[in-house]
Parts: sequence; C-alpha cells; structure tokens
Amino acid sequence: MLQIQFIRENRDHVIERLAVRNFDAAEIVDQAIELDKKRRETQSTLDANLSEANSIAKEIGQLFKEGKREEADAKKARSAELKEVSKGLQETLNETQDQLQKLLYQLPNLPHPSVPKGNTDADNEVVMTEGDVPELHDAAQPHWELAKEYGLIDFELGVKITGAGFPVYTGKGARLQRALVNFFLDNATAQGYLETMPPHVINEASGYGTGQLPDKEGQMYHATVDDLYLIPTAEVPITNIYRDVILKEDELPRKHTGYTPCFRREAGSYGKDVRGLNRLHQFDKVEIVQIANPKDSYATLDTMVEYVKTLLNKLELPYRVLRLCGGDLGFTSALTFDMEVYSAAQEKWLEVSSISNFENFQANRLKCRYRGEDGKPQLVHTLNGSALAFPRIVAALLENNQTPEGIRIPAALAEYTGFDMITK
RNA sequence: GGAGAGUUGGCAGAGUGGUCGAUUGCACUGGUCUUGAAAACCAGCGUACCGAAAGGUACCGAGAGUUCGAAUCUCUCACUCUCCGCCA
Repeated sequence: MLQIQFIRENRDHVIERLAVRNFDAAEIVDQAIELDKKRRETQSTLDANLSEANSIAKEIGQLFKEGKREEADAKKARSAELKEVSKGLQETLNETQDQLQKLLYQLPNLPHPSVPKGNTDADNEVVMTEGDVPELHDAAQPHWELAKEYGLIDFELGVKITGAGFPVYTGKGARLQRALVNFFLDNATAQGYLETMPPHVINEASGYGTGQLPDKEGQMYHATVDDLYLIPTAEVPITNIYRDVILKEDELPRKHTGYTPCFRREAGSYGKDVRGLNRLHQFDKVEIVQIANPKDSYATLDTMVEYVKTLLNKLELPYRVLRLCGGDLGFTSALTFDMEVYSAAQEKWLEVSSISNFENFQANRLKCRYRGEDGKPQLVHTLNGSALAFPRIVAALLENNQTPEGIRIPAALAEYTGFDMITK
C-alpha cells in the first residue's frame, strides 16, 4: 500500500509512474487527497472537542471533591453537548478513513524507473540469455510422457486421490524432489539465508499483511471451519514474521530461506499450458526473502538475481532473465525479474522464479519498520524470490537431458539424488 | 471435545472509577566515576494521528456500552495458557 503522505506530496509523480502500468490513477489519487484533507480536518476538530471534554471532566471531578455540587452539574450540560458532537465527528472520521483505505488498496505499487512500458508478457525486456539449447534425439518426448515412461510421476493417481493438479511422485521422481529441497536449501544457507520452516497454513491477518487478502482471496485454499488459508508461497508466512516489528538498523538485512509446499487454486486455468508439471494446484518451492534497508534494496535485488543464476548454472539449464514490463508487473512489486528455463521438448520458456523488490509497499501493510539514525521508525523494503520452484525445473531437467539411454542428472544435483542417470 | 485461568509498554510485573500513557525491576541508550572494564550513581527510553511549533488526541487483546470521567464496571468476540480426554 502506498503511503498517503507520499501521495499527497507527490500527486503528479504518482500518476505519471502508474501510467507505466497503463493504470490511470488520476481519479483515485485526487479522491484520496480530498479524503485525506477531510480526514485531517475532522481529526483536528475532534481532538479539540475531546480536549475540552477532558478538561471539563477533570474540573467536575475537582468540584465534586470540593463539594460544589451545583457548579459540577452545570458543567455536565456542556460535557453532554461535546459528547454528542464528538460522536458525530468520530463517525465521520471512521467513515472517511475507511473510504480512504479502500482507495489506497486499489493503487498498485509505483514501478521503478527502469520498468519498461508495455501491456503483456510479450513486452517484457529480455535482459540476458545464458546456456545452449540442447539438441534432442528424434524420439524426444515432453516431460509428462517421460514421467510416465520412467515411473517418476503419476498424474492420474493424483486425480483419484485429490483432483487434477496434484501429482503423485514415486521412486526416483520422489527422490528427485527431495534432492531439490536439499540442493536449494544448502545453496541458500551458504549465502547467509537463515533456514526457516514456517507453518503451511496462515490466519487472516497474515493474508492481509502480504497482500493476498482481500483482493486475491479466491486464489488461496480456505479452511473455512477454522478460517485459515493454505499458503500459496512461503513468502506469506516468512514475511509475516516481521509484521508489526520494529528492527534496529544494524539488524538489517534479515535473510530467510524456506522450503514449503505451495497451494494455488488457479481458478479458471486450463488448456495445454497446464499439461504435466506446467501448472499445478500443489507444488514445492524454496523461497528466499530479505528485509532490507531502503538505501540498498536494489543492490540486494541484484544479488538475489545473481544468486538464482548460479543455481541455474549448476543445474546446467539454459535460461533467460526478463525485466517485467509495466503491464505484467505484479500489483505489489516495484521491479521484478523473471527467470525462465528453456524446456527443449515443449520448445518453450517456463517461468521458474520471480524476484521482486516491493520497496515499502508490503512493509506499509505489514507495519515493518526499522529505527534509523534519527531514532524515528521508517518502513523497511521487502524482497523475495523463488529459488526455485520445482515443477518446471523438473520438466526442463527431464526434457533437456533425455537420451536414448535414459535421463541424465547434472553433476551438482547427482550429489543429492545419489544417481546420475534415470533409466527404465 | 470438556473444565478452568488469563491477555497492561522489548521482557517481567503493579495498578479494581478521577492528577494513570500508566508504579517498579530487568534490558537498552547517554553521562559521571575508572588506566580500562565491571559495579555504583545520574539522566533518557512506546506507537500512531493532527500541528510550522508549542502542544493536543488516541491506544492497557478487539468491538460496543454504563459514567461528567474507564486499564479499572457491563456485554460480545478473538486469541493464549493450564488440567482432563483423544492422538502423530
């Protein structure tokens, strides 16, 4: 959420920046500024009323002690009057604040100056491409065929137990998942990220803290009996560690990594893009999260991108880095780099990581602050990224490394799987 | 699932209708003392909003109520803990 003080002082800048998202903010911004003005005026008047009421209450108390009953009673009239007025003012103030809050919820984060204008993912800027696309043999197959042929993943069995999008991993398929958990966590902790295993279910307050609620309620699985939600990503429980927290400046940055399953309803998604592992309702992911000092959050973002590159290099997967354009940028993000691997049999790029700087947009909702040199609490910057999401990594690994003899496992990962070849 | 207790500032823990935004201890910050450190002593030390400032207002789990006045009384809700039951 953007800060109203900032909007008030930078009206034109806010509108101009949001135009990069093709978001016409003028009307909302002006309404918000108007409401904010009303809010402050109401607040001042109310405060003055309450102030007078407080001093009258004290006077009455004093008069009672002195036994001046009549004088005290006389003052009660004024007190009742003030009470009536204050009640009305309080209602106006609450309404105004609610309306203002609703407007602010509608405004997405301001894109960083480097974000290109654009409408769809076709307008994203390819920052770099790395690695060679492998040449596959003639009988090469997409990963869902390979998974079946080698007995790694059973999609139909998942349908029986749960439904579409909940695959069952078996044998080397399951072992590969376990290897990825350890591979990613070991790499992240070596970079100073604190290994963190959070709850996989969150309460409502946490959902609001990172912005899944109220807007994206339909995207999470909801356990209504207890009013809890299954996490769509580890970002939610981990970032919420810092909800309502004031850190000391020298405690920054805080770095966490966590492995969790992720649950996404993805309502309305179907078609060939969702075949196999391309899009699931439950998948595994290792996440990296940083709570950063605003002055170096962009340097932090760069280190996170660099870190994920090292993972993809170790996995020997061809990949590219995209700078998301305004139209494709997430609601809460100021700058996002997507990492895509090339899946050779499907002949397409698959997103395996999305690394974002939210600046203080999330922090404002979370109320996560740090105390600067002047002693005043200021909002932190939050960042996170996948490092990495498993299913599409597995898809690319299977497709790119298939040979007539079997599926080769990259050396760095073979240390974790215990095998360097998947055979029938 | 049953029964009971509780929710106050970073932590511990007072406070049962008026000068309480809140005693005290610990922690923390600064200072004095010391060759240095410790100890001792002195001072400071919540957050948000309004305001140029002075200052004002709100907040003692959340919301509503009683009252001239509520951390304190009433109601509703949420959460936590303890014991019993069940159980990985």
